[in-house]
Amino acid sequence: MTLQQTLENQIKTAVEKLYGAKLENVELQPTRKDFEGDITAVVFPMLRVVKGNPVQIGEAIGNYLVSTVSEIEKFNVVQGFLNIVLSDTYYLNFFNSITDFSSFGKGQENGKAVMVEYSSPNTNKPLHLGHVRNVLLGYSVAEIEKAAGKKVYKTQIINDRGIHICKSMLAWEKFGNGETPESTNLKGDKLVGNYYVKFDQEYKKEIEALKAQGKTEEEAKTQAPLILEAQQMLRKWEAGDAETVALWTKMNGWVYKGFEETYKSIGVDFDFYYYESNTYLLGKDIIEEGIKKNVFFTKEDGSVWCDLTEDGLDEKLVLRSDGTAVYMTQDIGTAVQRVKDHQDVGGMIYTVGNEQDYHFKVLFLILKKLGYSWAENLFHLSYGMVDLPSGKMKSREGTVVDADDLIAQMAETARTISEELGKIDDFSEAEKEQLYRTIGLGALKYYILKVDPKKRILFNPEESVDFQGNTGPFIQYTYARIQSILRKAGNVSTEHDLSLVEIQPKEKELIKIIQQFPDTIQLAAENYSPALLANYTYDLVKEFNSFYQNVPILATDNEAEKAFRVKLSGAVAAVIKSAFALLGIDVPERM
RNA sequence: GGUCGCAUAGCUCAGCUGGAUAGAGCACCUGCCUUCUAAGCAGGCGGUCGAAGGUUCGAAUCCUUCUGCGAUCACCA
Repeated sequence: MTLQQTLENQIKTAVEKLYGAKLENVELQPTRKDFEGDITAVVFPMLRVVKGNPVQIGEAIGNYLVSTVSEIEKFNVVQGFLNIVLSDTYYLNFFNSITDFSSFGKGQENGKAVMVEYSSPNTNKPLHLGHVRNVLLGYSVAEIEKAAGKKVYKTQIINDRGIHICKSMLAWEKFGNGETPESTNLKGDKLVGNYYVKFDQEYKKEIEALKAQGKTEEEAKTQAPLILEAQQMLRKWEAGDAETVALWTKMNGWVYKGFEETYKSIGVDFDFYYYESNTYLLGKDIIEEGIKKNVFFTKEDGSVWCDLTEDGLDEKLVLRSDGTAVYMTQDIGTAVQRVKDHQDVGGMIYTVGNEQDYHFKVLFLILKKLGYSWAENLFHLSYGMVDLPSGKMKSREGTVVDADDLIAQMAETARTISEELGKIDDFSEAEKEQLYRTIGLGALKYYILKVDPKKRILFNPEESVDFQGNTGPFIQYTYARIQSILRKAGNVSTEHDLSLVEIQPKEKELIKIIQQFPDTIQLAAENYSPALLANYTYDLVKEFNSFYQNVPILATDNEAEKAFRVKLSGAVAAVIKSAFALLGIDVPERM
């Protein structure tokens, strides 16, 4: 039983014994910094069942607790707040009971697996800052769910078919002169992306030309030769035309390779890949079954719909009148397929931008109507867009912040700062490069993950991401600083009886924060929120730095004290490392 | 127009199921490196929590209305 539970029970019995009243809930919270105490019980809610003066009630309960709960040293009552002071022994016992801080806080594996989908790019352009937010969020949530005790599969669905893919294929065919990633020394995704832009430029020229001939905007858009050719290409692709498929395979291969490089550079990975070219026909069978179950209905023109008006939504198309699949059909099929492929999956998390809130609301509703048990455990990890001061990022207009460029730029900033400080002059070039990448990525990832996923991010490329204050590098720095201490400490004897150490207020604070780590992981998992972990880590680090600057760790004559402080520092470092791993951020030994 | 989301210090953000005097960082101002890494620490300045009602002993937090910003409501994905 946790101390929290003990306190709740004891307070309930206290109220029953002293006042003969039954309490439903006990409201406990951490004591605010300005008051003496560790845990505070709020007396006000008790006034509903106990009539009287809150201060007197608090005093009475406090006295009862001191006599029954050995961990409580004393208490004070301010207004209606009963502030409970726990004994040093309680904290020391907790601290000494943890044998391995590197695995501390993680839950036992339980329940069915959950599949986390993220990234899901189009294969016609390189990854940009928007994808970076997606990938970081998805990866981190997957790691957090794992730490909270879930079996997790990481996956993505690659949008490798459709008219947009044909556009870059066509442009390459017409204007590419046989260029390859090798011949141009360009990453494959970059090369293909260039032709996607090229298509748009040429297409716009054709539209202008047609308009000059007196066509309307709408006519020009639909009659331009390039768009007609692209449509023709899509039909050929769907018909399985060998030449078209070969070109598609070749160019997609380039893109995949480029993506893999970027993922590797970001430090994320996947367990399973799904390709839209394999899944876009899925779902039709399910639609047939759904018609039989009266989940769907057919209109006169043969199109199939789901009536969601009773749920406050509209009718939703799930199959076109010509029998072809739409986005929704495919997503229904893919979901069902995933559970077929991996039978231990009992739920899914979709990391997709908030522009698709409606789509997922409908998708989940339809899957529930179809009666799948796992449909109860679907979650749309919806996040806000990343916009620039100039507005939305648009690939076709070249106003995107490229993922690779951004990462390189962050490492460059890390280099500049690092060289100024000159603390790692003895590093080899390779070690330096590695460190700059770690710090640069740390800054970027933390910057993105520390904010609530729902909020939209305004990214200003002119102002670089901070490296001071509430940032990744600040936390990495603290980790490196502790490692330095641990190296200097060498083998400080651990043979001291640490239960005899008198602990300082700042040490007590640190232990308190460490103690919250397991709960924080659970909370972050329940809320699908890496931000909670990021902010937790920041609190821990801030407290440690204050401790570090105000309490000597190695420079103390008391050997037991020294041993305790070294062990405490090591524990903080271990928790930082674990927490950052859940955010997908590495920590350096020196910086 | 319907629906969904967001609005907290000059800027970027915390604020858990309602609790004490709303917290950090950046920026600006003061101090602190011949002692464990100053990417740091200690402190100062800075707020009508978008507005108005309501519920409550108590509201940034819950409810209603309004304002502003964003998204969405395709036989596109």
